[in-house]
Amino acid sequence: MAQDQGRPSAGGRHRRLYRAAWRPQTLRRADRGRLRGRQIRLRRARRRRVRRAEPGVPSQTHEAAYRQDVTVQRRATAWQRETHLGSAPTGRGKRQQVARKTSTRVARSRVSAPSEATATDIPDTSLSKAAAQVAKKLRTDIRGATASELDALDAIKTEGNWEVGGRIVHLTNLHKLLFPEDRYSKRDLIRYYVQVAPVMIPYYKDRPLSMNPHPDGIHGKSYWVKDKPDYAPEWIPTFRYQDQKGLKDWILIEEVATLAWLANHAVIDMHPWYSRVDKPEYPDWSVVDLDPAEGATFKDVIAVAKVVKSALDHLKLKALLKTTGQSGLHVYIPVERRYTLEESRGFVATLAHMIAELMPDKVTEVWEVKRRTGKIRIDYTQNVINKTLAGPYSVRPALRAPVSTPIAWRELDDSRLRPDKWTIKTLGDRLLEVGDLFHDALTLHQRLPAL
DNA sequence: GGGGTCT
DNA sequence: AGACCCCAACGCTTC
DNA sequence: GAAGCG
Ligand SMILES: [Mn+2]
Ligand SMILES: [Mn+2]
Repeated sequence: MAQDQGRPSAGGRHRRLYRAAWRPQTLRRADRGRLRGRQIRLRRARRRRVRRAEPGVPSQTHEAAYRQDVTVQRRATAWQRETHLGSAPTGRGKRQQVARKTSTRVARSRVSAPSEATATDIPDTSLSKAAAQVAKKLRTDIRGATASELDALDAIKTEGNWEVGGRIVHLTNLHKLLFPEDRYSKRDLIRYYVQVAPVMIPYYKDRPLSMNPHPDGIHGKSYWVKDKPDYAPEWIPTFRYQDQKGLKDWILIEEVATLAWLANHAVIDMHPWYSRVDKPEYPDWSVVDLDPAEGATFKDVIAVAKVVKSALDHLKLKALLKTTGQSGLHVYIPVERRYTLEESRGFVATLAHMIAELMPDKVTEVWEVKRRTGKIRIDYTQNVINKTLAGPYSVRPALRAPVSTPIAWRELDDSRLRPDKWTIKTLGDRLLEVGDLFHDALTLHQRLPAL
């Protein structure tokens, strides 16, 4: 809700690194004229490359390093060259490391081996049972909280150490109502995440996480965190990456205990990157973010989503659909990791533009929120490094504690569909009914056709 | 959640 | 000791 | 360069 953005930023340091322009090449002449007018111009950025510390060996910290992208013709200013070499503009110690510093491996100790999730360990809730079913079908060994662990969670008064998945997580303020109208506490949020973990984690594994804590609940101020805080447990693995400001260690969700720590930290929604740590500039998801403006109805969103679907059908692209828990819908196109984020964004931009021309009464390409009234924006600008959407099975900071829930395309015809149809209370039954409808997001590797 | 400062 | 304040992002788009 | 946006 209220976001702590708009903080004064350090003046001239944010100058563009971007020069070379990319344009869709095969547009009709009329479209080209319009595109010029709309300034849909996509820039090829200078990119930072990353390598794993030791290929094939899971490491605590992955190392990102700048590398000159010699394929891009550009004139660099002195300032840009300086920035490229990583002169860190900030004062904190970690930020001053040179980008090419070698990575460190930290032993990840467990207090005990996580127990095998045997049938008797699985809590007798629809969510835990459904998650276990799905995980079994997927043959993943990611497990959720056991029955005894959930009992122990309920036994903690308001603060205490909780052993889950072989880790100790210090939980605090468990009674704090993050969703006051629904009377859902932080304990309820934790209980959801540690149960859905086996279904959810495959979509977050190896994807750097942006966090948006809501310490005062859904009506309070939230703030963004990308760098793993110093007070976070050492056993939470991270991915080290250099952005324009400096080196940061992004949290990676690999196990149930990390979800417990995040939820305790009032991180309500989880925002994973569209790319994975071993190839961070090459996303495996292109996302189409349908954002209704004030005055647009969910029916309108559905109508636009159907057109997106038929466009993708014509292009022979399979895509996955999910509710956002707020008012729009998210479409994920699983792609082969051969396109840069610029190319991914360019594809979605062109798609958005074509659909906007097809249904100008429903779709707007306007940037300013105030001028979008009554229409849907197909937000292609999401396809950027470091920019994220709430991922599948993420809770959203809204009334009822809605969950971003995968749905089948044909469910768009169900008049009972609502953007907040599934919540932390009902997702278990939903999963028991339909299973995990987002599977293909991890297994398909499609090529994007030229538009 | 943590650090600093003021009362 | 407690009250209070501040901080914890970033990259593209548009004017 | 600065404000808008997510
Ligand atoms: Mn959206
Ligand atoms: Mn959006």
